[in-house]
Amino acid sequence: MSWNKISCNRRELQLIGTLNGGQSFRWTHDKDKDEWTGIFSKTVWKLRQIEDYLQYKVIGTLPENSTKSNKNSKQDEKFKKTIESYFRLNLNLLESYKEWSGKDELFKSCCQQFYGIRMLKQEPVENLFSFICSQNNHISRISSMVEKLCTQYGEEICSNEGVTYYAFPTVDKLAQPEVESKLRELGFGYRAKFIQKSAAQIVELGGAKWFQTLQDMKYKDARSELMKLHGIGPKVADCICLMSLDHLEALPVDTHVYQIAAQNYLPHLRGKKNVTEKMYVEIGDHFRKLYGDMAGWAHTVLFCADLKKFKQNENDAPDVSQPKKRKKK
DNA sequence: AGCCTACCTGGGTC
DNA sequence: AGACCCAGGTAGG
Repeated sequence: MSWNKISCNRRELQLIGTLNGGQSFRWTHDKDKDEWTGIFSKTVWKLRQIEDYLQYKVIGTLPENSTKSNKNSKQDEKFKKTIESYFRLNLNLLESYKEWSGKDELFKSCCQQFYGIRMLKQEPVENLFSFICSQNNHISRISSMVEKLCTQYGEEICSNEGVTYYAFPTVDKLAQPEVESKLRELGFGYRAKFIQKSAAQIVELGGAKWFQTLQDMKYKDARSELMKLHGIGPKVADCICLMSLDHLEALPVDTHVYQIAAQNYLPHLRGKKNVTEKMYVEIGDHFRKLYGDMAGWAHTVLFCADLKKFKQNENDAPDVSQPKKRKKK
């Protein structure tokens, strides 16, 4: 399949900050070609940005995504809708940035450099199990664990240029009792039990359909439902609410966000060893009061800024604030 | 309710 | 080299 394009400039969407900012762990960046490869919706995608377009290409997909008729245009339209939904392209990000800048000086000061950070609309199952893996862990190891889940239990989608791609496993697969010991073997540590147990609980609650009911609930209710699962606490529950259940006011408070809050907004919280439940609520409420009903999205922009302070050269976004200058080689 | 602490693993630091 | 520390936390006390 060839490249398709969607009109979308870099201030509306910055791929590196969005795909490599700790939201999803399934995207890889080919720096030479400046192309991204990733999997969602049981489909393998390549993405790139050329001028004011987001371009996408389908590398492979499962039959259930394919229409039986020969009308390829219908299928093309479906893929396009899938991309638009994943990046929430119906939302005008420049307007949101402007709004958040007006409400907060810190946001204003870093939003020029960290433009185009979008909250992905992820699939709840992948999101949930990825973030169980994330607890007390490094991004590099989280990524490799998510990959292991897929190769071990996911359905094969296709092979391309010598690489085989797998969909994220279903809840049923992860609920099998032997999963825990297998994952232990694969180096998941204590998360192995959380994964199997949560999966079994979700199956009990109705499987993938259960997530729809969570999306229809109010944020706080969805959050407390999620926290009934073994291995899901306040932080991961908020990640799921924010990233895959459309509760954009959810605001995961982790070590980074705590640091940001203590340094810039709530000085009395400085120097604490760990974030207590009380502090968690205080920090979340502070940002919700500051930014409003999409506080979680705004906070993600700050989170990206904080992440990148530590690995400046690796993942720097292209500077679009100035006319383009090519580096001499 | 609020505060410990143990927990798997791997990469970094000194 | 080897002992520490830390990483997008959580359960159980």
